[in-house]
Amino acid sequence: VDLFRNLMKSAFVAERQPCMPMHPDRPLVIKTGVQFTTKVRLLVKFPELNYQLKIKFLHCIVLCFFSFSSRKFNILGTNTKVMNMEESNNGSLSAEFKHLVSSAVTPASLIVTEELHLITFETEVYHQGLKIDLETHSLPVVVISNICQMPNAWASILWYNMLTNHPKNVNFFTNPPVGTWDQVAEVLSWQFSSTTKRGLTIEQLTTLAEKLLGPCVNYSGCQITWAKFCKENMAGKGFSFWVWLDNIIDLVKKYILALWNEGYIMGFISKERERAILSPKPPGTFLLRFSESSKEGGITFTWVEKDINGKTQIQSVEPYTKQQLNSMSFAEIIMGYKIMDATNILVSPLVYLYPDIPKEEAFGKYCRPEAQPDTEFPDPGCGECVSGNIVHSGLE
Amino acid sequence: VDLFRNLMKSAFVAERQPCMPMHPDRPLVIKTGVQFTTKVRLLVKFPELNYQLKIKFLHCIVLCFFSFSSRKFNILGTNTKVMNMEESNNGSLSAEFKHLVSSAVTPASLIVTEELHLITFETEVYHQGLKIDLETHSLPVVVISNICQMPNAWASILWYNMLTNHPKNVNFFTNPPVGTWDQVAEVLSWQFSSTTKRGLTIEQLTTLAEKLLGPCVNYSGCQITWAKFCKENMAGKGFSFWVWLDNIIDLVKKYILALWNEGYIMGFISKERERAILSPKPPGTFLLRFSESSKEGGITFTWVEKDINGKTQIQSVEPYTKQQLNSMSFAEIIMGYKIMDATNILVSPLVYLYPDIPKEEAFGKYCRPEAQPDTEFPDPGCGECVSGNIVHSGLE
DNA sequence: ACAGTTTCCCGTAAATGC
DNA sequence: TGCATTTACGGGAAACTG
Repeated sequence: VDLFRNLMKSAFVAERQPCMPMHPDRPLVIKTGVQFTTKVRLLVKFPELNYQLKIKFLHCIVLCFFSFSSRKFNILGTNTKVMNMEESNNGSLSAEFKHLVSSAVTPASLIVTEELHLITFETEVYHQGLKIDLETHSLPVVVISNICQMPNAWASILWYNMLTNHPKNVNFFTNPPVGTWDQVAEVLSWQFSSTTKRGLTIEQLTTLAEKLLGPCVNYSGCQITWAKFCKENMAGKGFSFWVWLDNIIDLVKKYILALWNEGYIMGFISKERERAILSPKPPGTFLLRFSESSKEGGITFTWVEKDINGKTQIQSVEPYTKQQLNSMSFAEIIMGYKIMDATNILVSPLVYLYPDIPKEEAFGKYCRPEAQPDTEFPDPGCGECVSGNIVHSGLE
Repeated sequence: VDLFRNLMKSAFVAERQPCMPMHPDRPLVIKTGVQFTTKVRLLVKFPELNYQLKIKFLHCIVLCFFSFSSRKFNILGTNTKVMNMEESNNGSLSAEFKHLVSSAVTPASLIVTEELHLITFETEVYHQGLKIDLETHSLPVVVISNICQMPNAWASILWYNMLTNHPKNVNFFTNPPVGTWDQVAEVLSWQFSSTTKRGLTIEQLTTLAEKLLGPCVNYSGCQITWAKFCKENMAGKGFSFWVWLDNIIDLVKKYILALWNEGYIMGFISKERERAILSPKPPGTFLLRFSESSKEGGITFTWVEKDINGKTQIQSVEPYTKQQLNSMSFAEIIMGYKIMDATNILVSPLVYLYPDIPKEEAFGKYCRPEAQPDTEFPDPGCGECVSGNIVHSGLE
């Protein structure tokens, strides 16, 4: 009987991490007023019990509530669910909750994105006259009230799951442990590989390691504190390492996903290394790099050119922001970018994507065909390159 | 006694039009899930009654509910209010309601932006053993569920109040009356003058009249149907006159308010008249005009130039959209706009704002000072004019 | 005063209803 | 099926609150 009880207890698990459907890549972060889904399951392994359990569980009730930590939450919508059989699995049950509404009760001791909460599920099983109370819970979740808290909330989830297997250590952030660079590197690369077709290369990771830890021969084994990762501003900057990186991840996903997937974006490269690899290249060779100074995520290109004296120069353009990429794609910006050369002629300084891919080959397919102005007047030159908008003769 | 009763009845009025605080310019339109405020007042004129009424009314209760028409609404939050004295007035009472939540009950016979609803207020007055029931109501309101319904909802409010003084004709739109151009013109000009520092000129109104009514010598007295104003698409366009105009009003308020207030935007002018007034002007003379083809509101400029043969040409640029004006102000676009001339030199075709205001004088003060790139390399020409972004030497 | 946090609500997109 | 209407929720801004 005790064996059975223990078997059942270990079989009642919160299967999926609670998740907002619009943020499948960022489970365990929940926003007040936004729907989320969560699920518990009974993993029954004895075929001979199946039918019996099926019957019994048809009307079992699972209660779900928020508890722990310094706040209390109300759930709008039902917080009890009848366990239903899943066709594909033994005794699986799902409970879907909508409209979590937070009711802040006690002041928190930690900042809100470091407060961890558990969603607890309870049920009762009756078997051969025996009543068994079962309880299980989700991994710790972070509850936010505005999406602008998502980056820090997600950082908390990453740090927790990177450094502990403990299922319910809600006080983790009262004294968060350090991580090694090897652990952090894996997590950072995963942030890209899980949402795009490409993770981070060794070169990219080394650039990031240098940002976090300063110059060093071998970063393996170096320790990174939670504060360094997410809480302290970077030297001379008004934002933390993670906030900077997360805005770049957002930029990549929303504006330059195709180029990133192709591997056209070197992205993370120090200015020194950039100069070193570009200098020996022919003029017109360029690479794409993320802005280091913009909190909001920006991308720029850097190219080689020869000045009037024939000396090699490395040039770059002021980074493009999400705002600018809203009205023109980055591929189109690259293809259309022109500067005035020494003889006052407009030329494109971008010819070969590093190491030697012709610009048209790499970016041509990501440009819309040029708009054909409905004109009765000859096109007055490359007006569209200059203004972004096409000139035509009074027809609008 | 009957005199007193009638006096009281006429003194109990819904003073202000219900309004969403974020839309003070558009009262009588209410969005589900968005707070609105509304107020009733007792206009008591007898000084000798004041004190008595003060006492009596301190605990009067005003009930507020939605009714009429084909729907029913619930109010989240209290729908009863104790009448409180206002210091500055006799017996004034305010009731503030939050979070109107619509519960669609019966299917509507009209489209939602033409359904008119009344907010009804009730109270009871006891005076010298006499009980008097008082009732009053707001003007008809339109209830919307998404802000994208605001233009049509506001058009309904305008048409109703332009054409009737009836306080509660909720069936107005089952057979909406026609308006005259004179009435419509006044309302249209008021849409600008009430939210900016400038209404519409006779010339601008005449252009609008022509859009609504076609070419005509004198529009005064011409009739405009509700359908023409707001329901039918304009000839060859996928949107109604009002939707087009309301998007322009929005463009003006959010993106080019200062230029509008200065009177720099001619805005509404036919292509024929534009050609007629620009042709005799020196090359480089330009004017600013709203897009006629864009539903979302766009603005363009048209200028005079001489072609290679010395013939006068009228040119214009593809209209700028709100999207584009997000990343650069229109004044900056005008100041920075350049095209390639016949000899392959970049020049600005914009010199004098019609009739003869130098461009710099009109728009210079609305441009941010040019960003100073942190450069150690000479500026490679007017790179910033070409790309919008500034070139510098690898410093980012 | 002020910084962390929540609320408000537009505007786009998706879902729903009819 | 297509169109009208509502719901969902990110994101910027304002309001709140200790």
